[in-house]
Formats: sequence, C-alpha cells, structure tokens
Amino acid sequence: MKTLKPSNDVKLQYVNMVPLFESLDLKTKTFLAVNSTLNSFDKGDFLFNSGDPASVLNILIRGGVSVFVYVPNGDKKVLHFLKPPSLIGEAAVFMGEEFPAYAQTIEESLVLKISRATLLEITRENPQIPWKIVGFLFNRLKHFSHTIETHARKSAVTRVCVYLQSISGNKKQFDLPAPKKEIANFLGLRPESFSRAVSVLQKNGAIELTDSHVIIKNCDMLEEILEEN
Amino acid sequence: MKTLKPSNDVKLQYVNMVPLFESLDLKTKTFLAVNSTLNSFDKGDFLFNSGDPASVLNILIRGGVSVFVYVPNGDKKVLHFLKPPSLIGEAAVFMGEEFPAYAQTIEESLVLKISRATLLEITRENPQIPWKIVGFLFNRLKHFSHTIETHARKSAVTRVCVYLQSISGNKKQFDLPAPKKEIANFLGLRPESFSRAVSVLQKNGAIELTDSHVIIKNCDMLEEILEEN
DNA sequence: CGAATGGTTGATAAGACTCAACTGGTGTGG
DNA sequence: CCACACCAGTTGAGTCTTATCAACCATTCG
Repeated sequence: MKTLKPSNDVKLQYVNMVPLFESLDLKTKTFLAVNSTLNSFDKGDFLFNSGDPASVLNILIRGGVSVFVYVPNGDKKVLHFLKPPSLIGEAAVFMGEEFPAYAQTIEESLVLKISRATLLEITRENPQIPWKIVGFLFNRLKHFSHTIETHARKSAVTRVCVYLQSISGNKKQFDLPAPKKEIANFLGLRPESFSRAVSVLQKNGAIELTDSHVIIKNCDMLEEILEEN
Repeated sequence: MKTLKPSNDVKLQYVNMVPLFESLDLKTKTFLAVNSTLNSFDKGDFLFNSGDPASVLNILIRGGVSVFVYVPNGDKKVLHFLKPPSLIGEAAVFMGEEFPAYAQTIEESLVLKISRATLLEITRENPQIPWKIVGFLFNRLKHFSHTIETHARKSAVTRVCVYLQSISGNKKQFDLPAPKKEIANFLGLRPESFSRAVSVLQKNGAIELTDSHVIIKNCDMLEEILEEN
C-alpha cells in the first residue's frame, strides 16, 4: 500500500463518484475529501483481514477487489468481487464491529479511506445516510441470495451460464471481473471444471471467450440451458 | 390466515418481545400495539410471495417460517429458516420495494403485522431505528455468508456437521427447525443424501437423531470432520 | 534463461443424484 | 372402525458428474 498525496480537489472528485455521498452538500463533501486519504494497492495486497476492527471505510475507486473467507479446513471461499465505485465492509464500519471477511485486490487498485469517526460526524447532520446504508445492504443481500441460488444449480455448465448472464448486464461483450481461477472458486467449482464448462459453451457456439473477454454469441441458447438444468 | 382480536395489552406484550422496538418508550410501543394486527397461520400458509409490494412488516411471534426462491428451472431453494422473534423481509419494507423471496410457515404460526406507514411514523421521532435495521441486515449478511461457506463444503456429511453446529448454539440437545426435507434443500442436498449423511454420523456415535430431536454425543468428532473435509 | 503462475486437457475414482421399493404415521372416506 | 391413499423418511442399486491427480502449454517476471 502506498499513500498518495493528491490535492483536495482530486479527492473531492472521487468523493463525488460515490453513491453514498451523492445527496450531500458541497461543504460536507469537501469535509470528507479533506478528511480522507487516497491509497494505491498492488495486485494481491490486502485491504483488511477478517477480525480486524472496522475503523476505516474503504471505497474502491479503481481496480477490483475480492472478498472472501476461509473455511475451517483451510480452503478459501470467495464471497464476491467488487468493482468501482464500491463501499467495502460498510456494514461492519458503521456498526463498529470487526470485518467478517478478507478483502484483497485482484488488480492494481485505488482506494479512498475515510475513518469511522468522520463518517459518524457527517451522519449527525445527514440522517439519510443510514437509510442509504440500508439500501446498499438490501442490494448485497439480494446479491447473496442470487449466489446461493446459483450454487443450487447442479451442473457446472449451468452455473457458468447463470454467472455470465448476471455479470453481462445484458451487454453482448464484457470482461471477466477476476482471474478464471477466482471465478471458479466463487462458483464453487475447480478451475478445471470451470474451464471444461466454458469450452462446452464455446463448442455450442453460445459464447466466445478469449483471455478475459467474453462475447455472448447466442443469448437464447443460454436461456435454454438455464430453464432446463 | 385468521385475524385474531387480542387486547392491546396482549399485543403490547408481543411488541415488547421484538428487539427492533426494545429501546422505544412506552408511548411509542403502545402506538405500535394499537396499530398492529395479530394473525395466525396454518402450516404451509404463505406470508407473502416474491414480487409482492412490501407494505407490511411481518414479525414472527410463534412458530417457524421458511424463506425461499424459485430457480428458473422450477426448483425451490430455501434461503433460511426464521424462528421467533424475527422480522421477516424488513429491508424490503423499509426500502418500500418488493419482497425478493417467498415466505411460508413450516408450522402453525403467530404473526404480528405493522404497516410501513406506521413504522415510518415512529421512525421520525426515533432515529436509532435505521441503525438497528443496519444491524439486523449485517447479521443476516453474515448468516448468508456462512450459508455460502457451507455450500462450499464438498461432502454431504460435512455440510450436515456445519449445519448442526451452527444451529446448536453450543447446546447438547435441540430440535431441527424444519422438516428434514426442507433442511436438505437448504443444504443443497437431496433428502436421500441428507438421510444417509445423518446415518453416517449416527453410526460414528457423533450424534443421535430421533424425529426432529438432535443430541450431540461427541462434539470433538464433529470438529474433526469440519477440519478435515 | 529458468521458475512460477494461470490455464487447458486427459484419465481415473469418489461421491451425490436418480430411480425404485419399502416403512410408518396421518388423515380421509366409505 | 377399518381400508385406503398419501406423505416424510429411509434404504438399496446403478449411473453420472465432478473432483482429483497428472501432464502440458503459454506467459510473466526476476
């Protein structure tokens, strides 16, 4: 982690990107900008560990982060991938508890940090903040329930289909948010099985995948697979 | 569903049981009691369907509820079981959105209903309410992440172990919160596989299970299984 | 250049699913 | 009151998918 020293204007620009802060007035946003620090992380750096006191809110400005836990036998289990602009561990920070998971960058990333104290200070005059948090958590909850739904799918091919659909945002082309290995983990598959599932979909002509770039070639075919398996 | 007509005192008693309301003063609690309705549900009744507008908060007072979704191929997937006292679909209600899942009783149940309008009214004078909601959602999030973790476990026996541990609350004896069929679904297993996993644990002498009653006979053995698989 | 890493492919084996039969308990209707 | 159907749960046998182990390729990085 490196701490950068950008002007407050630059930081204000980042603050403006964050949905949590969008309804705040300029004075408050400036206050946040002044009381924030900007850090850059190399790929593989940890933002925090499970069990750390959640005293600082991490806001992902650029890059990508993987959030995961370890199961008792030592295996890592990815819970989700975050892309900017994203709050990371916001519930733990606002509750003043410990982070319940690990956060690690999956690529070079830019992170804005704001202390819990600063957040509580602006919340005092902006009571809409907790409601916004409720909204984010509601979304995350829906996201998790979608993940559980995906895990309920039996076949590897189906899981990959569901996943591609969910991250496509109805676009025909997009990039995978993380290395295939990590995505396989997220989907509860071995890298080998993920690879094989992808190659089945490619041979079908449903998709095309080179490196991290995905092209949906036959949307209907994906839908069919979802309804059958 | 039957609407009961208890006195306001009785309803106040139920309001007093709900953690969300514990910090409120008597006047506010009475207001809630007066503006609530008490309903009884038979086993198998639906509290709400996925897609229903979340205009009323359901609070489980007695009984048990299963929350689930349907995956596109038609299969049902249980997300969690709720036991009293529990808010059901609270995030959707406070956000004024649609319920994102189905809620169905798994036994005869008693439910207190409070309208969104009433809740918003008391929130105006009790700004701690949204923070409490954040707290509940945080817990639910942790619960979901634990579920995802459980699904990551490969073997059926391990999943059952994790599950039994998590609902035991470190007690030696307890009852299953739902029919085995439903629990199997929650664990992402077929009823047959669940049954077999249980019988393995019984033959090991790790547990004893008759009908719905579980006795943990060898706690260390469960721990071992968790660390190995 | 050599090592390490991410990804693919092949062969095998283990585990869960499927289908089927059977039990015991519950509830219904004649 | 009994015969019957029905449902949850268990057990058995066979199949099928995925994990596993291993080899291999391509790329990156020191």
